[in-house]
Amino acid sequence: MSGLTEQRTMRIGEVAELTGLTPRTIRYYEEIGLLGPAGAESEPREQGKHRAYTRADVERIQEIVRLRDLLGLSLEQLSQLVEAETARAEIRREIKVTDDPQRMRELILQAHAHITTQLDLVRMRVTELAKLEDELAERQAACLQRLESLSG
Amino acid sequence: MSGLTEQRTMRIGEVAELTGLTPRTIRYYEEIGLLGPAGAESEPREQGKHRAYTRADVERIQEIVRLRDLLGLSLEQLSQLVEAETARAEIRREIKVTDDPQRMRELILQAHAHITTQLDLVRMRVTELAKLEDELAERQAACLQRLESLSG
DNA sequence: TCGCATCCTTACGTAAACGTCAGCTTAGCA
DNA sequence: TGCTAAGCTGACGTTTACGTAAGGATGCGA
Repeated sequence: MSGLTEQRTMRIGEVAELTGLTPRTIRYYEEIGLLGPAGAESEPREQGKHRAYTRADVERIQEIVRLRDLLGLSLEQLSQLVEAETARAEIRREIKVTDDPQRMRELILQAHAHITTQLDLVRMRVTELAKLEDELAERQAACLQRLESLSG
Repeated sequence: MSGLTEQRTMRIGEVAELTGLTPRTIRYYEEIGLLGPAGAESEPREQGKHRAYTRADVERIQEIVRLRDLLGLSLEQLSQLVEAETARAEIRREIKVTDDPQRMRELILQAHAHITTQLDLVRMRVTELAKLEDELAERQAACLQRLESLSG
């Protein structure tokens, strides 16, 4: 093989430690299609053989976990949301093989749309949380106010 | 009774509509102690009788739902978190009866602590989400960048 | 006081998101 | 080439957060 992109691959246990998930959870996410057949790169793993993950795979998983924890979505909703990542991975792969600028345009536009969707969702959350933060801060201030008027 | 604070009380169905929950969910939240014996005010409802809620109860429920939706906590974690609200309700009740300033101080300090806990949690979330937002925005910009360099 | 919509309790059902166990296979190393 | 830790594939178990259905009680208007 061309030794340039020689990726060290990890097995599921190591990935579990790096991501804070359990092996079972990782397999489950793959099972429901949230993660795509482990090692989206290379040939599609033969039955019974160990899963092999690259650093890129790990980062992808970490991204997904992050979205899972920060937005309160079901794994199914999350699946839809992370089509974006899938699309972006797709792009990175195709970018290396295609040189059709029209096709490139298409792929990039898709990725852009998906990212926009995610961004909208995140921004909504931030807005709502910020509002909540304000209200809580207000109440907190009110508490102090009352304390002063007591000891005053 | 003194007619001044004559509260109109609602039954569970109406509360459900107002909060977007189902009656079952409201009963469930009470069952696990997230909501306290419906109608925390007045006498503790006799077995089999209808639950009665005040506007204050409804607001409290709405607050809890909001926290549930915005932070991604389990109902048990949420229970712990909303001790604050419980404490504050407790305060409002006691404030009307006690005139011991020392006791007042105590109650207010408790409420303040609980609110602080909530606030910390919310702020952490906001921070993380804001970071995510930045990264997504960056990626989005990168997409546009590539588009330009294609058509350029 | 009667009627009936709404509520009550009890209990079993369920979907999502994994945990756990069994029996077997793979793969890195001595 | 043999050993063993780690992984694999079912398959069933579990917890959380409610849904649903049964059978009876409540309570408000006519």
